[in-house]
Amino acid sequence: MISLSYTEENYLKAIYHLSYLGKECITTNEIAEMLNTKPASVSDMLKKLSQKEMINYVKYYGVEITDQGKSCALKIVRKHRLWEVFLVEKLKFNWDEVHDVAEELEHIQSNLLIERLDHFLGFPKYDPHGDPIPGADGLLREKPQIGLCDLTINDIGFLSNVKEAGVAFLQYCDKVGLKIGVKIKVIDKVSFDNSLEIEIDNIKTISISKEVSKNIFVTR
Amino acid sequence: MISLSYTEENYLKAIYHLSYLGKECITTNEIAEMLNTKPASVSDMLKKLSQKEMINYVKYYGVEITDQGKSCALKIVRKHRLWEVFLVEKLKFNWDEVHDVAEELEHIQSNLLIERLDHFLGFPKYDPHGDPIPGADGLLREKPQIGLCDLTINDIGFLSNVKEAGVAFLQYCDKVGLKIGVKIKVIDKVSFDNSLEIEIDNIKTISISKEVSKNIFVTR
DNA sequence: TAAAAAATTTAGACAATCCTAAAAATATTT
DNA sequence: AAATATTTTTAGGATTGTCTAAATTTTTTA
Ligand SMILES: [Mn+2]
Ligand SMILES: [Mn+2]
Ligand SMILES: [Mn+2]
Ligand SMILES: [Mn+2]
Repeated sequence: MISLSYTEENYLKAIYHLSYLGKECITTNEIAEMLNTKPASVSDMLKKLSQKEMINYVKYYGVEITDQGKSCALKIVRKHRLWEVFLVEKLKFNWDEVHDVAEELEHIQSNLLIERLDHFLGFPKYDPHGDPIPGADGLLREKPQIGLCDLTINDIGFLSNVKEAGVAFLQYCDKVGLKIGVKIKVIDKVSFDNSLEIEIDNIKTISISKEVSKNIFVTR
Repeated sequence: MISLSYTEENYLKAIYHLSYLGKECITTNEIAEMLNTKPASVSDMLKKLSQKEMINYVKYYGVEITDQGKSCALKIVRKHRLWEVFLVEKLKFNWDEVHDVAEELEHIQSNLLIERLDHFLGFPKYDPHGDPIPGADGLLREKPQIGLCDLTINDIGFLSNVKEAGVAFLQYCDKVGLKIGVKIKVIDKVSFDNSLEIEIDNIKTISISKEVSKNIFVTR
């Protein structure tokens, strides 16, 4: 088993997440931006991850994650999301408070720990933001979902996932009542700015911007 | 608040533990041995910890922990021991499996995390090895206890603390029935090798070496 | 108390990770 | 297609923490 340093794990996870949406090729600048670091540092790291066969790296062109790399990244994502569940379910953290702590906890090295944690939490399938938790087998099972911004008038869905982990966004969601599981009905769509008028749980109607709606996913 | 790196925290904690038994002055070699590193590396680190006023360091003489250093060390010890309780109580780790994982978990930076964990665990006072957990106020409350090796024939005590965290020792204790809380009666003391014959929970009688008895403490 | 031994520090290197500035390659304009 | 802009890499240096080997200081021994 090839071992990765704390920093290598963070880079690999970033590359995995950038790869996730089916992009064939990830660029140096994208990685630098995601990790708040400089492109020069990224170039250094890409050589190392390439040598460890976590990525295929072609100078000046870009980066592609390997199967081995994806498998390592998924283990880290598994740990991250299980810890997030722990923090919310057991320690009563709010969903906007968990990300930074999980960013550290995901690097703790112990298979026993993570499997016992999984058991203790009752083998959860999704994290507090609705993201799927990779299994111990290394597989990610996604549920079919659709962007709130892609619904049309009178469509109904149940909030299943938020795609933005920022504190500001999550606190905004809390404030207006957008939580995992709520029922959302599209009342109106303003073509001028693509904002939506939505009804939440048959109770209240609010207006949300396209910025917001494109980060929210629902199941139908 | 002065911040310490992961490595600085480990050094400071080692110095704290070496200081604990009232030693006025800790030596470079002792620290190196405890941390499995070389004296030269220790000398380097002592300069840094001294500059951060965690220790008083006199070249060629030795090291003394400052009040500030002790306070920082106690915060790390608090985290270490709370995580050990979590691993044993919630994740069903055996007491010989927790140390290395807690050694990593103790460095996670989040006050909210550790205070919520404390609450979640029901504000435990002792870790799985019977060591006292420093309070959020930074104070360590010890209970009076006595070394099993200092009991005399017919004395009775309740096992309250094991002073050795090694896997081999803890598994040995498990095997012979030495657990926190058991009642121990000294049946005989062999003056030749200072081994003890003890009765556990009025049920079984075993013989233990001085090596073992000096690592076991009881309350009377 | 002088020599030998042990403990400790310093000197010099190395690995990991980061940075800035300069160079090189690629992409976009005109 | 040449000039310009952007992206990416390399060069060189800083920081943290490690090590070995050599120098220095302290302690022990004879
Ligand atoms: Mn991380
Ligand atoms: Mn999440
Ligand atoms: Mn540690
Ligand atoms: Mn312990």
